[in-house]
Amino acid sequence: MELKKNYNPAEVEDKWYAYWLKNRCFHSEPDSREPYTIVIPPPNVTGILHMGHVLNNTLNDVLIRKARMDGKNACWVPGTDHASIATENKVVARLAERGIRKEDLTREEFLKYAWEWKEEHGGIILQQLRKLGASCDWDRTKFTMEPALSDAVTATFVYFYKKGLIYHGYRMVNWDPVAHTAISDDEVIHKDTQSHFYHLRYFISDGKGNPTDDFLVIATTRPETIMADSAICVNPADERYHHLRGKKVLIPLINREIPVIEDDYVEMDFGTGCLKVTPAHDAHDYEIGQRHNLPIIEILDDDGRLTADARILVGEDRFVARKKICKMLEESGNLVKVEEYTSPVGYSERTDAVIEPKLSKQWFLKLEGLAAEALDKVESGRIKFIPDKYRNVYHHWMENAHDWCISRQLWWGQRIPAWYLPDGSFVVEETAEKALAAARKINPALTAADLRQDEDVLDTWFSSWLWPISVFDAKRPGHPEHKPNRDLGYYYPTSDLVTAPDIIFFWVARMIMAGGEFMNDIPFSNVYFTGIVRDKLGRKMSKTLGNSPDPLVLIEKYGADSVRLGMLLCSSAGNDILYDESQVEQGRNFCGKIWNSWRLVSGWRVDENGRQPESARVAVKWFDNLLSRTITAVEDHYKKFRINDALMATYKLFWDDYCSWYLELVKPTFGEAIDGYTYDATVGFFDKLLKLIHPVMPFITEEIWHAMADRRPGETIMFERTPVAGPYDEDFLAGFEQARQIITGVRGIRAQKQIAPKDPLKLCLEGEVSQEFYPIIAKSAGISAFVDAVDGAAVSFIVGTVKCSVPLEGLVDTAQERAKVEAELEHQRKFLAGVRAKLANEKFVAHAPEAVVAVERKKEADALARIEALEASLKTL
RNA sequence: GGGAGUUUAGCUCAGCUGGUUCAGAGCACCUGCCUUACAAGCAGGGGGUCAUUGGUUCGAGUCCAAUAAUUCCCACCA
Repeated sequence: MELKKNYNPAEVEDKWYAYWLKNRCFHSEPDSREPYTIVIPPPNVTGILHMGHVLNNTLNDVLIRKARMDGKNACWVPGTDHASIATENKVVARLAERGIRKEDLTREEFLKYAWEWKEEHGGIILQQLRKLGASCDWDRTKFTMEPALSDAVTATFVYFYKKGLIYHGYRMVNWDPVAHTAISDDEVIHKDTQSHFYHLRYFISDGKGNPTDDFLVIATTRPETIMADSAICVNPADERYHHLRGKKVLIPLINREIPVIEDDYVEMDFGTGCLKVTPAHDAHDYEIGQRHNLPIIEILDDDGRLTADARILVGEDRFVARKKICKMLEESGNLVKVEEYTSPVGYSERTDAVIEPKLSKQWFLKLEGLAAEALDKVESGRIKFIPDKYRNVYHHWMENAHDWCISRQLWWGQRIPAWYLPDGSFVVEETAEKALAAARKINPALTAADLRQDEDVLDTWFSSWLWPISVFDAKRPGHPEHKPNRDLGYYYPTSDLVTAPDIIFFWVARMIMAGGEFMNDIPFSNVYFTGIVRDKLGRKMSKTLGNSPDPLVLIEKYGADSVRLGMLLCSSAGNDILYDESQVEQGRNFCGKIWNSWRLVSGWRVDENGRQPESARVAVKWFDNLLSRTITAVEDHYKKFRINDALMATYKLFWDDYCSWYLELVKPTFGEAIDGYTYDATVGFFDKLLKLIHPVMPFITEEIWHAMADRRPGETIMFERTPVAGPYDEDFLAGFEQARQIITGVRGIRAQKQIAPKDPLKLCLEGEVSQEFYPIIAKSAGISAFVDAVDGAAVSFIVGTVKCSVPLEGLVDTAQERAKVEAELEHQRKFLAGVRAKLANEKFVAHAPEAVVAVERKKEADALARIEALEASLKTL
């Protein structure tokens, strides 16, 4: 089939994707083959494709296509994540555009809007993945909030609650007094803010609530919270305050008595060494309060105004109160001094209001046991991290894992399955019916109307951590006694996970925990961490900077194959990727190269009975060997997840070796036909090369593979087998390499217009190149004279068909040659001494693995042989 | 402040147990070519004290220590 002059990816890509879908090429069912499974890191349901997705999904697709061609039953499960915070924010923003406020809606009304939005925009990203060529099994598409998966989440909550691992407790949240909502840590921006450091005098109590003359001084930036103080804390090692042990002090202005306590948290040389403890309004103070059983006194309301519990300045805004209380403290003589002070203060990303730490009731999952087990899975090597350095990060975090706060003050998500009884107690059950039944055991008079379900929803990660299980069998999580269905039994554990390192704790660690708890097995064997995609200047891709290209525009412009190649070219595992459009251009250029090389080969006239030229025979032999060697290397690279090394090896094999050398060597002279044997070999090589390239560039390889021969309907290169490496001859390949250098050398001499007739001969002599390669040197360099034999002082060579002989002298510069040999000899002797020293080391021989010692012995023998040869050649010079 | 990395050619990175894969790759650059597959190409070429300083060793990009620069994670200090 004749190819068009130019490759047009747009025409080809849609055609083949539709073809693959039509023939259900991506679909997988359990069978007798070995499974290779990947679950997609589910993108946000309302997300749109960005460069990070392109990188991640290209890598996933390369792995899955490679596995498919290796004959495995490859299954890539796609899906989306409900992403509660992000999606809810988007829905809220969209409603705001229409003039609707979330506060004015009921939960049901809001969720109706949210689902509408999801139906409209959810799945856009999955459509975009198709453009990229992702070979996902679309029949298996899942959504983390679809009924079955939501039930799994609820069941999991109930399971852990009944196991005693989930508890209801307090936690400091970041309260935004303007937006009237708690916001996540990520939404808090710390800014260095100019403020004051107030030194306040607290008098020691005489024990009856009256001040003595003695006092201590504390330093604070928030004097308006002194009314919420529960204690004064000093470091136990601080001798300055030992005399205050067991004493009480009086809060200025309100004269409430509070104890002096000791805790290591306090740093002696910061401030005065005395810390006022305000458990209700500072996260650290809360922890100290917990340790020392201090009362929690809240004096700020949801607007950030002082409450009646403050006893003074009631109703004042916290910042107004700060100014006023300073004046009052000054008047009462409690204000010692005020210093200028700059400290980081948290601001809300949304409203820019200063964040108020606020206590609120939340649900927690105890991680201690789960984390220890999950840590062991990685430490023991059952799960491998690529690159390995992330094991350290993982280790450090898992050792210090805090309990996981799993409740979120949102509506979009799985609602917490806890029902409160009128008396304030609660029951945890999978459904309202079961909850009522459980509640009636406590109080038989209760009706459904008496129960009130918890308003909060669960953290998105509380559903994501079940993903590798629930996509196959949603009944299993929460019910470890449930017998796995056929899919789960066959596909779990999955093979590899490709994801970004920033969610190693949020997601990767937790999937390992869930896997251990519900499957008693690892969720995947290997985790490949990609880097973060940055722009050319090393900046993170972001919407606000506008430095993130739209992948779809890139695909439109260059084709998906080019975008995929461009992305992979610069991505070694774990390193950040500095994206530049020139890499995609390189991908496009490679497409052009593949295309044109097939145009060349397919255009040849074949003479089945033609005689194969010697140069072609050698070229075929060479490329056959080289192909085997490269396939071996590529397989090794894939095994080690060195995807871009595998890619680069293939890229160079095709461009540098196949196109620039092989095709030039076998190319028939203009107007002549190619012999059948060489032609078949050439097409055979092309076929294998296409299969090697296919996992990276699926579309162009499919197109050309179909152009190469008449294929049966539904046939695809996707299901062809990865070419297998045969044995190869290193010496032969090395010989060819020498010949190649000679040719390059000759070309170099010509390029510099220093045409010296004897140079090629000299190069042949020096390179000790085998006669086998003379034909290719002749073809490539256009030299028709070759060394035939070296005999003492003369060299005989062949020019055309005539043999002649010239004296060696003049061809070789003896003195220079001698110096070279001597230098080499010295190097070899030194090397030999080193190797022998190593071998003489008893410890080395005793402890090193046998293979390593063998390598050293071989080095010794080789060096000896070389020295001998060099000494011999020195004599002849 | 605590922890973990990184530093090799103009750029992005390889370099596995210290030596015979020992200074590499791709891109960029320079020179010459519109040669009948491809100028998105072909042919040739230049370029690095392997961050600095010490140490271990017969031998150090490779191992150790310190310094400097830089990135990420955690905490952000009353």
